[in-house]
Order: sequence, then structure tokens, then C-alpha cells
Amino acid sequence: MARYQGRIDAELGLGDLIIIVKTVESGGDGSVVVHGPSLVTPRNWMPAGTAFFEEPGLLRFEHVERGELLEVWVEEEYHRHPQQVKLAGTLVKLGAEQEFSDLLAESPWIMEEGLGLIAREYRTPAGPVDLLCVDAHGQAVAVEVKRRLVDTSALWQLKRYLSCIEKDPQWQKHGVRGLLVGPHLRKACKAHLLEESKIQFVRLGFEDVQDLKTSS
Amino acid sequence: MARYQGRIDAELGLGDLIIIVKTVESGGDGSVVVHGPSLVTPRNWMPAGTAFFEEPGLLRFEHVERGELLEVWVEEEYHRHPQQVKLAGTLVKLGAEQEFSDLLAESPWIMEEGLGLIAREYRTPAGPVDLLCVDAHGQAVAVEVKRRLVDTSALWQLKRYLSCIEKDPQWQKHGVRGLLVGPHLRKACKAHLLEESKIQFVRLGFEDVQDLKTSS
DNA sequence: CTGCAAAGAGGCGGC
DNA sequence: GCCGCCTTTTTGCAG
Repeated sequence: MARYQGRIDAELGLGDLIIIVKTVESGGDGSVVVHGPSLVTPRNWMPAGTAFFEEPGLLRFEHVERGELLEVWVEEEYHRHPQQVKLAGTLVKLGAEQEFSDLLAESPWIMEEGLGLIAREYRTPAGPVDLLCVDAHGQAVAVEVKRRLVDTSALWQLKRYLSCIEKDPQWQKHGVRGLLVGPHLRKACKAHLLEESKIQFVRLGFEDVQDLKTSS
Repeated sequence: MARYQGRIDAELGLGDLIIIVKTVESGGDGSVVVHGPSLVTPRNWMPAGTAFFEEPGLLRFEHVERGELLEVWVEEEYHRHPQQVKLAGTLVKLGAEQEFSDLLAESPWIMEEGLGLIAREYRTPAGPVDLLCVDAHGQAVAVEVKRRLVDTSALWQLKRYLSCIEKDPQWQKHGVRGLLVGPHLRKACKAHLLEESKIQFVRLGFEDVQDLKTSS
């Protein structure tokens, strides 16, 4: 049975739990996860920097700075295994948005003929534009890349960026338009796009771009 | 050492790992989490419905339908504890957006004097409006509630709803406007709000509403 | 520190 | 199944 008080109040009823306590003494960062019999996500957790106190039948986890407290009442402890942790393996990910964006930055013409790269992660007051390009006519093109689904939030995001870039005198001469790039366009987003004369969708997936590059 | 292939490719180098396998046989849902010495989030994981196969020095997790595969090579196994799981405790959360929304639905006048509730989760083609209200002048008011930060995405969300409701003849008589309710307004959003005559921000947190209700 | 956005996001409810 | 949205999101990064 557990109780969490912090960002919300949460009560977890009596049940079987697996608790991982990544104490600093054992080589961890102080974070805690409390898993139930199902789900990928833990039933309860505590962030890095949490202190661990133990009393008979009670595990107490406290993060004073964040004002968070997790208490776990233990009716029966099936098992415990303290383990010193020495090695933190390195995690390498291939195929995340960063890499998709990398490929498109190297070969912007894949998205549209004549397209050239100006900047990556171009900063606007509303946030960073994935790719800022220039087209065959010298017009600026802001590109928002999605590794998976292109939905309305991506459209809003791009519209925000466009409105910022439009206001920038640097780009006012030739105008600005937008490209949404991804493997799939959500229907509701497609409908909205019909009303957006300055924004187009380009259907391109990570694999498509890889194939195009290796074949060329 | 682990390798995941599915939505992306990921390689996890040699290191100490804690693996929770929620096998169906033991009472779980087939999900798997692979934790390193730090972080709340697992280094690798597999969704519910994953099959588990074991070979000498290799743990293999497969989810054929989703095309996902996780392999963990075990150089040294410090410990293993098989455990039948019988009880899944019930998790109750207090203070999530649902409850915040509940409180506001009970007492809409807290947001604005004279405000009355018409509907909760009012369905529009653009999505569900948290609260649909009517003000002292009989004008419809769409309310978007955020438990934490109110940002531009919330503003865009509300604007979408408003444009849908505006088109509905049912509400055209008296007009429609919007309220963003939350404990904090993001600066960039505040700037955008200045240009929105029909949308106002109401600074209210979950605790504020609780206090107002208990005091009244 | 805040602001902003990705994530193998996960998970839930509705249609 | 897709769609829309919340999450104690967590995590990372840049200004």
C-alpha cells in the first residue's frame, strides 16, 4: 500500500509491488520506481535526488526541495536484493527525429526541388524551427519535421514559427512559407491544411530518405 | 548489453541492469522494463503482450504484431527472483485535471461572476471542450482548463473549439468567447492573448479553487 | 533558472 | 482500429 503527496495526491491500495530504489549509496541517482503487476509505466515514482528512510513495515521516500513524499507500507516482504551498481551502459539511438532531420538537412532537395538549407534549429521567439530553407525563387521556407505522425499540433507549431519569421524584416522581402514533413498526415490535419495556402505537406519517412540517399 | 529494434534502433552498452518482466504466466500483462542505475524512465522497455524467450546468456523479448524486438545479453547474472503476482492494488489520484475540472464545473462562478455550466466535454468537430458555460449576458463561454501551465497550444486548442462553436447556429445568437483557466500563463501565450479580444486568461490553481470552496 | 519540444513517449476514453 | 488529449509526464537542450 502506498501514498504519494506532491504534485498530486495519490493512493495505491494493497497489492503486489516491485520497487526499484536507485540510492546514491549503491551508485544510483536517488530515483525510485514502484511497479505493479502490469503496465510499462510505474504506479508511483520519485525523481532523482530522493532520500530513502526505512522504518519497520514502512519505506519512506522524501524529496524535500520538490515537496514530494512517497510512503510504502509493507505488509509482507517477499524478497529484497541490495546490489551495488558500478556500470552505466551507454544508450545509442538510431532513427529518432534528430537523425531524420540530419538527413533532410544534408539533402533538402529531397523535400522539394531547388530547396537549400539556411539554418538548423533556427531560433524564433516562439521556439526553434527544425530547418530553415530557401527555395528556387529565393523565398524562405520553414520546415517542421515529424518522425511519425504529422498532426494538428505540428501544424500549429509551424504556424507559430511562420508568424514570427514573417515579422522579421530579414525575411520580409521574399516572403515565407512552410513545409510539414513526415511519413503520415492525420486526416483532421489534412482538412486544416486545405485552408492554409502557405503550408504544404510532404510525405517522407525516415526509411524513404535513407533509400533515396543510398540510391543516389 | 541490449538491443532494441522496432520503432527505432537502439543499442545499450554493457552495464548493470535491473529487468522487470511482467509475464502473463506470473500474473502480469507481458510488459517489460529495463532499468539502468539512474533515471525514472527505463533504458529499454517492451509493451504489454510481449513474449519472453530465454537462451543461455540471452533474454529475448518479442512483440511480433508490433514488429518490436528486445534482446538482452547477460554476461553475469547477479540475481533473479521469480514471483507470482496475485494482487493489483487500486490507484486513486486526487488533483489531476479531471478533478480540477470537476470543481470548476460545480462552481463556474469562481472563474467569472454569473457564469453557469451548460455542458462538460462538449463535443465539437475539433475535439471536446472542457466546460461549455453561459455568462450573465447569455453569451456562450468555452473554457479550457489546464492543471499546470497554460501555453500557446492551449490557446490554439481553444481557438479551434471557438471557431467550431461559432459556426453552430445554436450559439450564433448571443455569440461565443473563451476562457483559459490555469495556475500559470506562459509569456509567449500572454503575448498572443493580447491579440485575442474574445479570449481571456483566468489565473486559478487547483488549490485556489479548493480553498474558495471550503471557505464558502 | 525558465522556455520549448521530443519521446521507441504511455495510457485512457470515445467513436 | 483511429483520434484526441492528459500525464505526478520525463528528459534534454538552449538562452
